Amino acid sequence: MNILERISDQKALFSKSERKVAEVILDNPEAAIHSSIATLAKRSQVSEPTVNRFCRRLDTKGFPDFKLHLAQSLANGTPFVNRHVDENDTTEEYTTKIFESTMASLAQAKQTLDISAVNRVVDLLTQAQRISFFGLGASASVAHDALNKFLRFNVPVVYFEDILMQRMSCMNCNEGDVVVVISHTGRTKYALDIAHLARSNDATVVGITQADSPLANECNYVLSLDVPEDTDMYMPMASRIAQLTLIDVLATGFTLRRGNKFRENLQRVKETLRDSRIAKS
Amino acid sequence: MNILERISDQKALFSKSERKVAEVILDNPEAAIHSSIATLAKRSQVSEPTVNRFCRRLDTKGFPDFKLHLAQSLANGTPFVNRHVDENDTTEEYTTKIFESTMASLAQAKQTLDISAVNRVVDLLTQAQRISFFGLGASASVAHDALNKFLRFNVPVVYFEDILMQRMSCMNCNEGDVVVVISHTGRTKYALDIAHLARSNDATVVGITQADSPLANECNYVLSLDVPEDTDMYMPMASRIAQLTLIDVLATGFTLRRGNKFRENLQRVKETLRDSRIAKS
DNA sequence: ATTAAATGTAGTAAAATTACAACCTGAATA
DNA sequence: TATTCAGGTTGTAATTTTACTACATTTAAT
Repeated sequence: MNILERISDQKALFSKSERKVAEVILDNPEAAIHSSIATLAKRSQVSEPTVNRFCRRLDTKGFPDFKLHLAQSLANGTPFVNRHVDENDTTEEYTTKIFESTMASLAQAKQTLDISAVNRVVDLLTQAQRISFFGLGASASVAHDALNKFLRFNVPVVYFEDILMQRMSCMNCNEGDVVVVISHTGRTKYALDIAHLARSNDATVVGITQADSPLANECNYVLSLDVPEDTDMYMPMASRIAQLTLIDVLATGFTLRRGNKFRENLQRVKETLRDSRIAKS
Repeated sequence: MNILERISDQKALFSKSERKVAEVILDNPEAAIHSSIATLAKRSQVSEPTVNRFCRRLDTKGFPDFKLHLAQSLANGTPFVNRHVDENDTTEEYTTKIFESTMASLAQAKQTLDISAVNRVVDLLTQAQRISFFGLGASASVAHDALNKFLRFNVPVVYFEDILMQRMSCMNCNEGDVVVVISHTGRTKYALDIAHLARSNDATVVGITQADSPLANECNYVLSLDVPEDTDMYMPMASRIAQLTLIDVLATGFTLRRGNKFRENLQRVKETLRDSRIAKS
């Protein structure tokens, strides 16, 4: 976690002198990383050991280590904080906030992603006779995207927007079918129905959803993405980006598992598209 | 610029001993930032002043300053080894690479995004009589997602997958119509057709595409996203995520521009969805 | 063989850390 | 109310670690 945030969070827990140090650092963190412990102590009007103790309280090894952490917090694009969009934000501000909180979500999603589950699902997909992607609402476009990716592979892929078509498709499942159900909350009734239906028809069901949700319990395999709360808007944003990135990971795993020859195939698919493009001058 | 990249770029310019230092650092940068100059010298089999000179050659003030720069390079979201997935990567490795290069792309996209263009487009959208989103192939799911977002607003929104339907829709455009055409390359013939058709029917055309591409030249407004080359796979990945994030930005801008009352409306849309969900226990 | 660049040695200066002493602060007791 | 004692907090001074500088030596290039 970002050390600057930690400093301002824990400010209440610091002692009086330590708080002085915190103020000075928060006031101008950029200057702090270029100061020695002596100058920082002087600026904070405390002794050097106090600064040192301040660093230790933040679980760093000492002053130099603290500076490293601080430098990382200040690194380009790293204020990576999930900040909420405010009503009075300028265009610049809300753009920055959205991009940064999206990045923060990806970072968190990656950390909490269960790699061995990914591995198992990739295994499953490579062995599937047919792969279906279903999602509703905001997750529909994720499923749509997955279709676009997996269509390039030599596997039958299914995707429907229409809930009735989805149901019909699930009725026709067999062993060897893999059905991927996407739902951020894991509480959408229709999505649950689909998952249940697919399972009763011997398909293997993979859920891209929240851990421990009703949908998760209905699936054979679950890939869960822990993402910080979505930004203040009333629609899913970051969570969906994380899902899409997960789709990228699955597609990549798929091609890697299939080996070299298979990738030549992909190259050909890409070349097919060339005819529909205007050549570069 | 990222100091790690600089090191590997300038490796040729270094002297023999300095190159040894470079190797050791590149081999394990994480370890380097936690080493003293002495241990790093020993590991590189050179003397301490050599390490110091190495740091100076990279325009840093000395070893501690160099470590700060290095730490920033390693900070969250500023990946170094990003980009290319390797054939022999483990699941853990390619997952990390994909997530990290996606984040890097977002960071870059954000930096190169023209905020005032965003601002103008948001203006445009808020005043539109009707908004259409069109994209083909990988960009179709982006358009699909945009539909999902803008449907929540009280504006007529149009989205078709079918190219003929897209054309027909464009034929029916009037002044006050805004058509958003999404294409990563900006060279897809169909997408150009659509843009042209829409313009000839008095619609205002916004392109989410590469700057200076044929599509960009066809549009009234262009939102371009500079994204580093896509990962080694033969399909668009990071570029599409950047586009989606841009859609988020536009949607957010839209709601902010519409003010408070409008957001209560969004709240109601969200509540409508509640009935289709299973309550939390 | 000469010169310039590269590298290392040893000493110096600076920075950070430690151990310890002085100082508050507040609770318990006279 | 004053006193004292424990707890934590802060500062001083000494110590250790770290980085840097000046200069000597080596290496390479002409």
